[in-house]
Amino acid sequence: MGTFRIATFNVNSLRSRLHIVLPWLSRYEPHVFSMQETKVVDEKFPRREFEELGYRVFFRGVKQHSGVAVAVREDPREVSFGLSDDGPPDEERLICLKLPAVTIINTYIPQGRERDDPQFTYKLAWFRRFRKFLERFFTPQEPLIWCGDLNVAPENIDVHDPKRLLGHVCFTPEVWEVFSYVKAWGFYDVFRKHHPGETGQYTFFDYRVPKAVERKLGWRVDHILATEPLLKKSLHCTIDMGPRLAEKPSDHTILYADFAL
DNA sequence: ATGGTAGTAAAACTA
Repeated sequence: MGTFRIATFNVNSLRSRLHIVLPWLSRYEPHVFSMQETKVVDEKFPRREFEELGYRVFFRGVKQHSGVAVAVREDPREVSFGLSDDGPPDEERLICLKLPAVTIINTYIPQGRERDDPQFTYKLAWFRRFRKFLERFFTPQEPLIWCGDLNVAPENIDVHDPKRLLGHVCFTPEVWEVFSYVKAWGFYDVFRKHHPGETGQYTFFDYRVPKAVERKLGWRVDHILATEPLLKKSLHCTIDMGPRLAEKPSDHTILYADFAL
């Protein structure tokens, strides 16, 4: 099918970010566009705007927070939401699209608040539940992409100040451990394949930090991971800073990758 | 050591 482009973007309210999302789709023409923190209930989702650009769009949202969506240029064979186990379904945190050539899993992983907060325990459990989800429904030999805001910066080079940030809920050994446990099922970091050891590459810059972008005070917490058969076919993986520098920016950037499929 | 900003939505809560 040629080049297959997939992008992921934590929009921090989709309706407030359409001025970034829609022109980006027109310019970059990704096959798949994954969104997190849409912050919109399904009845108010801006479906028409995506359809006018030639995308079908699938989404699940709740009031105020979270919410995931995927826009795609072809009809999926199947769409599902949530972790499908005995725990809270969290349909507004996981959307899975089976396309003819590849399956896309887009997640907004719980942030965790503080390490002594029950939400942090929930976050760690979420990763373990996600590995069970993988074991139950997929194999590492099939073409699978896991992308989204994973709320983990995996290595020292993925944050601007590893000493000071050590112990943050997105940068602490307990989270590295469960993230490694999920990756060990069969996922590889597509960005790191193309940028080994490269520093200063971030996808998130906190609004609350003054001049965070120009001072390079970022985190790499948004990811595109792929199973081995797809990793081999990846052509590049790139962070587009545009969305973080735009008028009314999101606090996240857009991460995108191309695959030769 | 705290607070800084932005979003939703109408006072806090989330990140």
